[in-house]
Amino acid sequence: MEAYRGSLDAASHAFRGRTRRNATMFGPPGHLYVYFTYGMHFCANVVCWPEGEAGAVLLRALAPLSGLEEMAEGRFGVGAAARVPGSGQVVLPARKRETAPFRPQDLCSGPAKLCQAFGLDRAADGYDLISGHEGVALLDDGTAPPAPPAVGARIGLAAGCATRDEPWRWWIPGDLNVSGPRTTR
DNA sequence: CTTTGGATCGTCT
DNA sequence: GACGATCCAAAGG
Repeated sequence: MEAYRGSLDAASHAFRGRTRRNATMFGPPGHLYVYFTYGMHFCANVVCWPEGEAGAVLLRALAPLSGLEEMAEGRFGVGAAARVPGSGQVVLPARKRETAPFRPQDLCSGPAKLCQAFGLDRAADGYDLISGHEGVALLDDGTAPPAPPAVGARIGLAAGCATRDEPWRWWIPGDLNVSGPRTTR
């Protein structure tokens, strides 16, 4: 995950103030900020700072624990669930990545991948993750956080971005689902 | 293994 | 009108 620090952070969508796109980030914490990028991808954040301050955390990766068949469908299309081990007949797909062996770490190992796996798009922008009323909730399953977590610079920021090298990215050391470099550098 | 380019369009300048 | 909090596959070494 990566922290984006609103008006204090040149890399944040909220750096230059409120717009139609980033409005959710200026709202109350505990909501989902989903944005569209590169003409084809969605990425999801959890709003963290108080209303009006636009701090959020980008979800760069997740560990798929259940619902792997549904995630495979979201990622690779109808029929892909058959590739999940234990689900039955293997289909013969057109795309190369569908001919490769199924790997759970291909489902959520990236900010746009996890949105695809979870079916999150612009309709999910603003979801209340605390109430879960829209069908997506943020819960504590009791798993302890890594001690210590790995820390490093964020991914994909433009050269010349003032906050480019700030160590605001955290991940679980050694986890196969982590997207981007898995070593601190 | 690393590098490169294409896809594709909403958003903000 | 330029570019992006990306992903994938093909080409190159």
